Amino acid sequence: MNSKGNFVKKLRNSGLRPTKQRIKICEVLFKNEKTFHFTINELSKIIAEKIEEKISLATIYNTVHAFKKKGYLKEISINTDKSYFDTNTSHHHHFFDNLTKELTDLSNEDVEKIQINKSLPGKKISSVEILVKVENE
Amino acid sequence: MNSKGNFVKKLRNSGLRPTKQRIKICEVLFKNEKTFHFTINELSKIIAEKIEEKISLATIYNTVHAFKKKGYLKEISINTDKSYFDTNTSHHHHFFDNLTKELTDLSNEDVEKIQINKSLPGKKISSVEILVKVENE
DNA sequence: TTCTAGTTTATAATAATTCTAAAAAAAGTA
DNA sequence: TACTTTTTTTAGAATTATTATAAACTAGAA
Repeated sequence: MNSKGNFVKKLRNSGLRPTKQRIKICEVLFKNEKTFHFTINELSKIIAEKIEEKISLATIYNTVHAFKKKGYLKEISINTDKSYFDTNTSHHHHFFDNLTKELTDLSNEDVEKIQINKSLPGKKISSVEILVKVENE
Repeated sequence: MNSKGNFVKKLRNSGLRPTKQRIKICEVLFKNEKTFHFTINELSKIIAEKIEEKISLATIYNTVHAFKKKGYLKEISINTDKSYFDTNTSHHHHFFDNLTKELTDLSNEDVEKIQINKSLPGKKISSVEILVKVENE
């Protein structure tokens, strides 16, 4: 279980000043061990509900991007209308239900090794990401 | 080689009135057999250059979305900042170079069969899309 | 030719995100 | 502690991409 003190350390270690706002956002994002997906809009609603003092939208944007840069969050592009962030930063894949817009993790272990028989001249692969679109049976 | 007449037929067959604007956009998108990727912004620039009479931006949006709905175009979500469309509507995958923002097709045949050992209750897979991110060697 | 539904257009509206500049807070220093 | 510097936060403005609106136009049918 992550506590305030650990977040302060985490922030300081990555060169981010542990401000009140950043610590609060850490608590919302990283307190429970379960990872989850969110949009900026959803996050700002959660923060508005959970926290006594409001955090400005600009700060939420700044912080999410700072956390992404530091590798504490991953951005996922599923469809154009919504941009999701993921607190699970390990390499993994996703299921996406276009109807419900629901996003579910698909762990690396649940996918057989992917063999790609083509390469681009002068380029090497940095990651292989799978998006499995699902619909109702 | 696709000609104007074919586009008129194509449009009519799918219940879209073959208007001057739609035919012009067809010509830009489907005239040459090579498929390609574009953003709305790029498309509107191409149209502005190639065509004597201007087509309003709203019409370009409408038309691209109509074509997508009819299956003549596919939308690809690679990253948040740009939304790409693809004139290659067959099932295939992509390479993406985050540095140059270059998008390259990866055909289905160049990927070994993907085995996913997890399923979501009540859902079935409708598609499996791979995004291979590349960087300079 | 006339009529009608579908389409295009300019413009306004909306939404998401970034920018800006001033105020506030954190860290460093004496 | 008090002072200084640097970073961060903030509200609101600016920007950008996209969608909505309503009037003018057009393709196709009668």
